[in-house]
Amino acid sequence: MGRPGKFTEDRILDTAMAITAEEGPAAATMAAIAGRLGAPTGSLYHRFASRDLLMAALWLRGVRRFQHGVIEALAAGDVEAAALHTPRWCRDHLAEAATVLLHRRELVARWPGELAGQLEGVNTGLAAALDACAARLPGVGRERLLFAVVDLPYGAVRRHLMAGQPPPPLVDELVARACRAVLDPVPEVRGG
Amino acid sequence: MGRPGKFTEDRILDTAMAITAEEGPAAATMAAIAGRLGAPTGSLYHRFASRDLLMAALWLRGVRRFQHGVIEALAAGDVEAAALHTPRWCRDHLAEAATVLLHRRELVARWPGELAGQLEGVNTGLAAALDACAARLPGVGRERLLFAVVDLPYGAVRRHLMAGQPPPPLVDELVARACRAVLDPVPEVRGG
DNA sequence: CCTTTTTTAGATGGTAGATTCTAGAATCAA
DNA sequence: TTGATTCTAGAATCTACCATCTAAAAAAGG
Repeated sequence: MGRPGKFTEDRILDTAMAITAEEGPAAATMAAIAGRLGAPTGSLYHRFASRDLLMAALWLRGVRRFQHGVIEALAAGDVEAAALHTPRWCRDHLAEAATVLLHRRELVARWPGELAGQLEGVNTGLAAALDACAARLPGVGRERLLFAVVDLPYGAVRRHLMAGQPPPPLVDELVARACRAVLDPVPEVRGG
Repeated sequence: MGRPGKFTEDRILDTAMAITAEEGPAAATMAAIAGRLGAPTGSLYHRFASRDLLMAALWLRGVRRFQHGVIEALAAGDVEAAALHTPRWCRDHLAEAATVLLHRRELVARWPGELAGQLEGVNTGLAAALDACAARLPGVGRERLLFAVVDLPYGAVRRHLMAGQPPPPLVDELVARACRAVLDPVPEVRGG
C-alpha cells in the first residue's frame, strides 16, 4: 500500500479554515498553511493540485455541512426552522460559518473546472429542496422562499460573523419575525 | 499654474470601479486600471500613492454616496424609507452598489493609516443618525434598528448584485414587510 | 521666448507567493 | 530482505504585480 499519509486532507483544510477565519482568505497562502500545520509546501501539493483546488475543497466541505440542516428543515416543510438554522449553525461552527458565508467570492474567485460537477450538485441540492417546499406552500413563490430561508438569515448573521462573534439571541427573534411576516399570505388587510 | 491634468482622480476611480464591478477587485490591478483608462501606471501613482490608497478612496467615495440617502431618511424618522433606500439605490447605481456592498473586505483588506479619520467619519455618521432615530422610537433598540435598516436590506439585494442584476421589485415588498414586522412593538399578541 | 510647475510616460526594480523538481523516507507485500 | 509504492521534504524556479525612477512633454506666467 505504500507509506501512510502524515497530513490528511481534512487536517490541511482545517488549518486553511482556521487561518481564513482569523485573518481572511488572502492570508491563507500555501506557505502559511504549511507553516501552521508544520508541513512542507510539497505535502500540500501532494493532496491538492493547486491552491484554487484546495480553497474550493474547503468551501465545498463547509457548504455541504451547512446546507444539510437547511435542506432537512425544508424537507420537513418547516420554513421558520430552515431560516433559524443559519444563526444556530453559526453559533456552533463559528470558524466554518465565517469561512463559508463571508468569504465565498474571495475563496473561490476562479472555480476549478474539475469541481464544476460538485458545485452543480451543491446548488441543485438546495434548489430541489426549495422547489419542493415552495410547491407545498400556496401563494409563496420560489423567490420569496429563497429570501426567507437564505437572504434574510444571511443578512442577520453577517455583521456578527465579521466581528468574529456568534450571533446574539436577538437575531433569532428578528429572523423568525421577519420570516413569518414575509410568508404571511395576507399581511396588508387587517383581520384577514 | 503648470500643465493641467489629463486623468482626474474621479476618472481613475470610475475605471477602477468598472473593473471591480465586472471582474472583482482582484482584477483591478494598477496595470489593468491604467490599461483600460489608456494611461501609464505612473499617472495613477501621481494621484494615489499606493494601490491600497486608491481602493480605499474608491470605497469611501461610494459609501458616502450610498449612506447619504439612508442618513437622510433616518433623520426624517422614516425607518421604512431608510430600509428601502438600499434596493432603490442599487437599481440606480448598479456598478457602484456592487463595489461598495459586495467587495468591502477585498477592496480594503489593509486600510491605509492616512485615511483612518475618513473611515471613522463614515462610521460615526451613520451611527449618530441611527442613535438619534432609535432614541425617538420607544421599544426599538439600536441593534433592532440596525438590523432593519442595514442587515435586512443588504441580505435582500446581495444575491442580485452578485448576479449583476438590479434587485427586482419584489425585493422592496419583502424588505418593507420584514422591516415593519421587526419594528412592530407587539407582534405576538393578536389584536394588540 | 524662457522659466517654472505639473503631469505624462513607460522602462526597471523588488517582492510575495504559487508551483515545480529532485531526493529521500516510510510502509506494505512477497 | 527487496522492490514497489506512496508520501514527505524543502530548495529552486517562475510569475504577476506593486512601486520607483528618470526623462520629457505640456501648459501658464512673465
